[in-house]
Amino acid sequence: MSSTYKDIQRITGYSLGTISKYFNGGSLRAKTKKDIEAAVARLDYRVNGFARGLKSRKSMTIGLLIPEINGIFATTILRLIVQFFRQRGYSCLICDCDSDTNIEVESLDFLLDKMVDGIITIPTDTSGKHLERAHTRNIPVVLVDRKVDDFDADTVVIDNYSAGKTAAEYLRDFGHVNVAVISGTQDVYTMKQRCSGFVDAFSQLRKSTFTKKNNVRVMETNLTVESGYIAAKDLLTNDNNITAIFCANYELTLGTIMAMKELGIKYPAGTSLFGFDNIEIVRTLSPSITLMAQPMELLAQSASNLLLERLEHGSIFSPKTIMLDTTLIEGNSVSNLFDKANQMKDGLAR
Amino acid sequence: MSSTYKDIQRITGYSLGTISKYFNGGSLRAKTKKDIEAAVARLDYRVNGFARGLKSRKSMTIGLLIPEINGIFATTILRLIVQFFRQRGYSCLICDCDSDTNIEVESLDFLLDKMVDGIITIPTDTSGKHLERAHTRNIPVVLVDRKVDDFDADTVVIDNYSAGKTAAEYLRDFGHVNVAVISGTQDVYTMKQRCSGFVDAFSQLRKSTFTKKNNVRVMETNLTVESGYIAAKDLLTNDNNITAIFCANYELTLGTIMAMKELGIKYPAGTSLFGFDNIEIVRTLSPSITLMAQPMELLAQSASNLLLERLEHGSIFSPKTIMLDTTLIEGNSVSNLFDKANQMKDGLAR
DNA sequence: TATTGAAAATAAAACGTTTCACTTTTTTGG
DNA sequence: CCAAAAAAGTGAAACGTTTTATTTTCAATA
Repeated sequence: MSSTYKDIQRITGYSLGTISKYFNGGSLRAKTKKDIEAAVARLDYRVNGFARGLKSRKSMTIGLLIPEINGIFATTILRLIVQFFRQRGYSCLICDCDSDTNIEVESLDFLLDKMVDGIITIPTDTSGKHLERAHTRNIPVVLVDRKVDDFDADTVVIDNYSAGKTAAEYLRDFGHVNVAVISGTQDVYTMKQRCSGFVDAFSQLRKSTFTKKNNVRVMETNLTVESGYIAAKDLLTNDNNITAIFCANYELTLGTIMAMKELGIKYPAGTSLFGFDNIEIVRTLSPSITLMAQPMELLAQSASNLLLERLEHGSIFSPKTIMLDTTLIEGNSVSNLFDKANQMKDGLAR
Repeated sequence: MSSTYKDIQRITGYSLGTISKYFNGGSLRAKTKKDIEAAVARLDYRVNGFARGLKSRKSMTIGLLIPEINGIFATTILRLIVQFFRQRGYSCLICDCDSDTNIEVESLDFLLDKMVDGIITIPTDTSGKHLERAHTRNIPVVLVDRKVDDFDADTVVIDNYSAGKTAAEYLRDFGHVNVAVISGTQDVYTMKQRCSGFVDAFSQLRKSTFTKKNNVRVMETNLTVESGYIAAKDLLTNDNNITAIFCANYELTLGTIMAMKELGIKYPAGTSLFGFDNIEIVRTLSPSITLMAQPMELLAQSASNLLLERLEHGSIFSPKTIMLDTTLIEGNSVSNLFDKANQMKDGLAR
């Protein structure tokens, strides 16, 4: 059906070894190259990846395993990683597991069966035990965005706890006392960290004056725009004391913005808003949003480089964890309650 | 390194053929099965996909090739297709080409090299010539969402022209005369069709009274939330005659909604809004949005079934095109200009 | 208890590459 | 122009499965 080295051999007369060299960058006489090239073109020949993989045990392919293909964060990182590896001759296999740990295991096996040379994953399962299967097969794994409990590998995360803390301190310094967090569920590593940082910073300051759990109202929901929208609407409709909302990721931020706009609650005048993730649309809105920005490029690049090192040097060094800092980007979505003028304007707007 | 049939043979004593049968559903004695099963468990054995693929020329893998991994439409379809094939024992290889025709060709070759058994694609290149490479290798291709000019294959599209027309007629019937479309660029099949349908319906009715190009102001931009937002803001700020906006896909609809909310322009009172795609967040907003909904499940299912048929029966029938209807979902985002009361309310709101 | 036919198991030949030890050809420099 | 070294090319043996024709085993029947 499709042509093989033998067909090229028949046409050119060169041996299989020589032809193999041609496809693997060995040094050949110019004429030889040209002859083979011609045959390849004539036959519309393509190397059989199965045969090649069977012998070489290399696929020049990286496996990417993420929870949801619909999340902006994951797909943004994904694209950068794909680009990085494309430039270095690798292709990428993308799997999403629908945030389902069973499918996650399945997908990991799929990637291993495809003989990927390495794996970069945003893990769904918090234990991470399934990843052992990769190490058993000597396939390096790099974790991005989330740490796991029972598996040791190169990891790139941001300092989520500090990010939450910074947000809290910022709001506190502007006089906010009754605040709420709209967050994903606490079994997601990043959400737990961000919430803890935020709540801790608040409770440390004024333990006595607050009554609510941890002094901060924390709403947990799914990581979708809609969930954020619904949570924010609920919050803003039923809790009149809240002066500021901290949203723990992009989707929740966007949902909250939509809810506020719909309820006619202006930020910062009505309720202050502190967001997360510097994604295009949020960056474009006005008034601009104050938020914690993640270094997406750096995240992708760090993860890619870590994996590349493993691919090139194997396990000669023990697993590294890189923790990247977030950046506070100040917009105009948080009002200063200490500022008299601001307070009056606030009062009028209500 | 990793174990093979030979290892299983050493442990169990059965021949390679028998072991092969075990993994491919041949009939075996109960004891034999149990013996092999035990060995497999003990060795943590996994079938080598390369060796298997080399012989069987099947990978049980479907290739999915889409323009952007960030677009909701594509990823929604994608997930449904992945799910469909997972249930039938196939895995999926996902490639996005960043809406770049060069990368599209590259990615197609990648999929072919991975010996996918079939391909489902939302094509980027409008010619579609690159897809010939698949047919040369006898790999069936199914096109979704967009037709191409120079390649004949099973295709599933929605009736985009009618969708545009229906939207136009709806607005027209409500008395809207000065309308605008926010659309992607016309080189995208769906955008061209939707715009044409919309514009044609309008111009047919009242050729003489309109002065603008095609009687409808068409704004072309990128298919992102931000682009829609910017275009809508521009439109609403600079063109006071417009009474209604038709957005040609989800991202543009969302961007437009955000722009309107930001400018304090309420729909339907201020400007009417006609959207596209019944995605969660849009469905959740209030007032509810009037829009054309695509049958996402049916699209995915039709495409999957078409491919499955090809996989099972080869090219025994000539390429089919399935054209699916869209549904008008009526919300409260379009005002009836013929309705006196409505007009008054409209007037007050301004 | 033979006999028979179906069911189960086997052995060996692919599949299309890469690799490695080897031979042949070309280049280099005295 | 020759010897030696370097470069280019060769041939055969893997890699781990599936497949096919063949042999063995097993039960059921006469």
